[in-house]
Amino acid sequence: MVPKLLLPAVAGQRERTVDVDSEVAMRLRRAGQRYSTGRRGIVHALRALNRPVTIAELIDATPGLAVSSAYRNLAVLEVTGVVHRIVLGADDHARFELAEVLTANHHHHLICTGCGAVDDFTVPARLEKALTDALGAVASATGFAPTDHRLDLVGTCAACTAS
Amino acid sequence: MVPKLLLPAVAGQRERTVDVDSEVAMRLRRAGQRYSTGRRGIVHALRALNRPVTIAELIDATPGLAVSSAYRNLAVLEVTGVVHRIVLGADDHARFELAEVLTANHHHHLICTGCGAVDDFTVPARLEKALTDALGAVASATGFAPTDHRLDLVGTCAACTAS
DNA sequence: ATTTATGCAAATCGTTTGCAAACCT
DNA sequence: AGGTTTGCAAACGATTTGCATAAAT
Repeated sequence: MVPKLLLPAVAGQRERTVDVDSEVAMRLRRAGQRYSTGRRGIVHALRALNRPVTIAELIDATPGLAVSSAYRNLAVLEVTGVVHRIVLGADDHARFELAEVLTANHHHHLICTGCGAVDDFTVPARLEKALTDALGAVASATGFAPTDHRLDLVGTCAACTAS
Repeated sequence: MVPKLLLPAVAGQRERTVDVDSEVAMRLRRAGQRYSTGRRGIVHALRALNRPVTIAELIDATPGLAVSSAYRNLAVLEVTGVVHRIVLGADDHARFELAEVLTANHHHHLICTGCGAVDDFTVPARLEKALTDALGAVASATGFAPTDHRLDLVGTCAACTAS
């Protein structure tokens, strides 16, 4: 089997942007939900920001988005598999990004303990596979059924190291 | 520049329980803090529970621990490197456990999306090393200075799979 | 004796919810 | 029309803080 092509986190997303909307629409429709203007705004904002953002960041990157709608819609988008919620860093605050099924971009996170910023990175396919295998072994040994794994790097980003 | 070394994988965990108290006392003293009865209670509870617990769990596992003291002391214990805060799962809620420097036990987490339970596991030393190396490479390429990594498995635990 | 930690109750702040209006199909 | 989504403001809850007392050195 040919390993999925490895792309830098930023580039992996570009070629599918065209059909993201219809993919989202489909997923929502399947769940009896509508792809309303507000939801479209959220999805577009997430795509533009292209990194895990907090709800606060999302709200002021999305003109006219009410707080309650942000929460409600992110919840809907989460259960329909459109966005992915990640909870990172000591600064707590959940962050959201488009789900990997939409970006075709399996990645991990760099978490800066200095400023709380979160960025994406990828690891070599070989290691990714070794990880998956090892985790599968752990899982089957314990009766745990994995749906996903998370690999994050915690430390200080270049900017915070400088200061 | 060579990236800072990450923690090596270590298997044994039980042998250091005896001097945990003095180790904690030392770390607190170094920070100008006291190892009070309340803090001792928290550390002992964490050691007894031996898994990442929420503040609520900790409070009712520790008789006479006031809510505010729990928060304040966990904050102190966190910055002094005695406990480690982890934020996992969609159920949010931070969890705390004794820091790895005290348990000599580098491990990862199994997170059940069904019941929110969190458990520990370890991966083979070889994989742990491969991970560390790969992450070091990623880090030095981006100017990120890693202090730690996190590898978690997300899925459904045996109990939740059954139901 | 002086400094630090504790408990309680009040204040905070992110998140959730009730409800009426706007929206979509 | 019939059901869904939205915005506002009120409600909620976990976390934090002020302050007077208790404990530690």
